[in-house]
Amino acid sequence: MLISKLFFPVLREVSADAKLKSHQIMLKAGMIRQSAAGIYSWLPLGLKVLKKIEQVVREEQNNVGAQEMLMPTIQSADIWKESGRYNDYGQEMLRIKDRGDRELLYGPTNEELVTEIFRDNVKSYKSLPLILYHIQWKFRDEIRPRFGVMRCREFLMKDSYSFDLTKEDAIKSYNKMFYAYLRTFTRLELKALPLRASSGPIGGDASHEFIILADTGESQVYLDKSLLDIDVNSFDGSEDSINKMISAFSTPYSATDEKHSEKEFNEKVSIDKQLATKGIEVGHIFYFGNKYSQPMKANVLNKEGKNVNVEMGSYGIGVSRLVAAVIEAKCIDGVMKWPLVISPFDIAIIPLNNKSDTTPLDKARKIYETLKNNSIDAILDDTLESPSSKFKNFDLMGVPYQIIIGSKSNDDKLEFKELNEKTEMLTIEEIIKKIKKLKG
RNA sequence: CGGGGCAUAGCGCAGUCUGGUAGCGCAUCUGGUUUGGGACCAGAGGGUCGCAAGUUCGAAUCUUGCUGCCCCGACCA
Repeated sequence: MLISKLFFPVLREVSADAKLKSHQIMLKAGMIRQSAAGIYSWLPLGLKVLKKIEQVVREEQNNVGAQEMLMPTIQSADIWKESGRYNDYGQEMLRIKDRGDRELLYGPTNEELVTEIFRDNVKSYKSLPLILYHIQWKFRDEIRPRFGVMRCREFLMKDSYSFDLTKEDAIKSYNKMFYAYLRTFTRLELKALPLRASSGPIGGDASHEFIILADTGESQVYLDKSLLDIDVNSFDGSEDSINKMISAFSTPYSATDEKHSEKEFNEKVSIDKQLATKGIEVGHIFYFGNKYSQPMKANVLNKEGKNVNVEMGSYGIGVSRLVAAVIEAKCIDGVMKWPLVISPFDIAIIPLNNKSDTTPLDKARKIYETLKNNSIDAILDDTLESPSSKFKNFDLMGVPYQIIIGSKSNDDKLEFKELNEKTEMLTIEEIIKKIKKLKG
């Protein structure tokens, strides 16, 4: 992509209303624009990152055997009356009537709908276990949306639903999701912390929230630093390994503000291992048994030929929130550096040319073609802006690697820079090799 | 929902108290000089001052109503 062709409306100044670092960066870098309170349009750069995060989430869901589907944003009120949540959900649910005066709603979550689909189509224990998920826009009419896409009304969420015959099996499904979640966040280069949580309005009796650590997060968390050293990649997807992982994450002390006990913290964790920091909730998993299957009659026949309610769980990840969360975690001193897997581009080519000397740009175009032929997605700054202006824009865009074509680059070696690191002189072949390796 | 604030050019703001027909910075366009961390000079375009009614010779400015947005509190991916 050429920067002169990219719809990349940079803002130098943003309203004092944008308090959060991620909110400011997303506005400045032309990733999003607000269209109403808590409702945003995603511009090309923002959408590219959003889609890439979505893809990582998808791959990790598929990896544990969850199957993707897509349920609508608009749902009938009927099934919500069946589950009893039509009244419980209150003002947060956006209610709509169609021309026939039928009651509809913009889905804040999908337990009812997926349960309906399940009960109409699955009748035997032989079809279990089953995990279905979709990645869809949700709407929750928050009383006070704020902080950009961090807490908005319309948001993109990955939600999975598990169906099992027994509680024991349901916990296995729950554990698979636990594993998939930690892998997902690790691939996004985030330190995620699973915390035992109260399950709130979705209801049930086992639940964890996943908090990613960022200085500017909203929730206060207390933890044993040893949790940060656990290598997620040292576990595989086998039942045994997953159980080990869960116990590795469950044993050391960790708690959010509400559940924190200073006394217990001091007893269990030595002073040098104690860490009090901030976090952002990006995922939440629940096991809730037959909370929905019972009122909605989602039954299967078991081996004995008896009709039994299925055991269910639901598992959410705030995909659009993750975009902001990654920025909160990865943006340092106004310089954003995306993890390569979700960066809008793999590498930026920055020629420092001017009107009277376009040789750097000519050279950059050749490099751009070479990278393109090697399946590396580069962004080339083909404008005549001053160098400082170019660098500032790229600090916002956050592409992690740069090739700078200026006085330092020669015919052979190119000035290669990883953001927030020292530059090094590499040949184009070395750069291609390096990026390919990093991309995996 | 309770309490408070704001709405003026694409963006950020001043002007409102004390009424006289709108201004600054950035961005945009033209020309020229610049070019390793948000350059400079000269010129140009761009605004029904959120909407509606009222007061007045005259309203961005005063009054009333409405709408939108934001901030502080309880909820949430």
